[in-house]
Amino acid sequence: MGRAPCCDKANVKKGPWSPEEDAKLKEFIEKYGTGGNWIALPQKAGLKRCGKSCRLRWLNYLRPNIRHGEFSEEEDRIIFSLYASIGSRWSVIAAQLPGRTDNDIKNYWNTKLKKKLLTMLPYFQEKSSFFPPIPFQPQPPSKDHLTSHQFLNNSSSFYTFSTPNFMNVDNTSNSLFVHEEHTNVTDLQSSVPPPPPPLQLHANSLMCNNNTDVNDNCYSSYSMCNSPMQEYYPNSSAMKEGMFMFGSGACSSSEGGSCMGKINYGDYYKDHEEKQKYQIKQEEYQLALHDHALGGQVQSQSFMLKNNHVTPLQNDLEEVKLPNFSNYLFHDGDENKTTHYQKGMCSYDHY
DNA sequence: AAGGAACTCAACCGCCAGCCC
DNA sequence: AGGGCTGGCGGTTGAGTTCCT
Repeated sequence: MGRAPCCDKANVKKGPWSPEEDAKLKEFIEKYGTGGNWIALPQKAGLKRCGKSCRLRWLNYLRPNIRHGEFSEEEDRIIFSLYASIGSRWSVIAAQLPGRTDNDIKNYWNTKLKKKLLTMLPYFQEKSSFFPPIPFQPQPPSKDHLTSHQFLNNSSSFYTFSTPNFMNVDNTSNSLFVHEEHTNVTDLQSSVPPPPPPLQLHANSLMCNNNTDVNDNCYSSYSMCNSPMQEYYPNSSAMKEGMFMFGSGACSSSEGGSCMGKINYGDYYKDHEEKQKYQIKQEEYQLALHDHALGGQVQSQSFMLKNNHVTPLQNDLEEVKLPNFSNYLFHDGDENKTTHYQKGMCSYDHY
């Protein structure tokens, strides 16, 4: 026995709405509201339509303040970012774009943005041959002190909804994911042993846009493969997936913002003998990355790659800012111009 | 100019969660 | 507790439009 149909299929009209039907529906809802019952509405409004069809027509087309037409660059960026963060939850994405409907965004993604994303892939695939992994693995601190769970529990900024992976949708301080209530490094130092070692970054996954808008924003991201971090965060999907990404950083290169980032462990190691070594290594690493990755300017929006695929990761994650990543140096490739402190993020499995 | 391919987007379908009885 | 109903959602379809040869 199948489910009961929501309406009498034989007696309802299907297909495009006529202007008369639109007018009837609009007038009725403006006069009486939906009455909290879409199924009963068409009969009351004198429409031979399924209630669901009425609801869809109203929400996607007739209700006030709907915006159709071209999406702006900013909207593109938000959609990209949110898609990377939460996948195809169009209603959630639509909630961040006033006047846009989930259906519009879904269509826009499927017809335009997805292609835009795919056209970017060859660029990075091509670049990957120029960006061999740069080994940088100082001796990790003893992991006896630290389990991933303990460590993560010391982190204060948990995000409320699950995300398949994460990405900053940053627009400077208005970033959706940037919370200021962050555990400060000093507090953590008293309770958390030294952080894991710096990452072995794969420069081929370094991505940055050349967005030089008013806010001079850039996105950056890193992929992390075979990282010693896996030993420290065995439950992290980011680790399992070989992916680790950071939020945005600001770029100030007037030439278009080639940029890159690095993790700053300096504060973390200030009471450790390792500190100086780390700082030196960081500088070496920074320069090495710069040489490899920033010979040319990367001209694209940022997005996520996973094994050269752009589909979102399929798992339930929460987001957390790992305190040792709460600051990292962000560099735009121009040694004399810019060094920014930004926040980083990591995702992990939450059990 | 014509016909086919590709694209767009409104609308439909079916699943699912939450509410109510 | 559980079954039915409804709204909400994401995936898919297909008619209309535009592009290409």
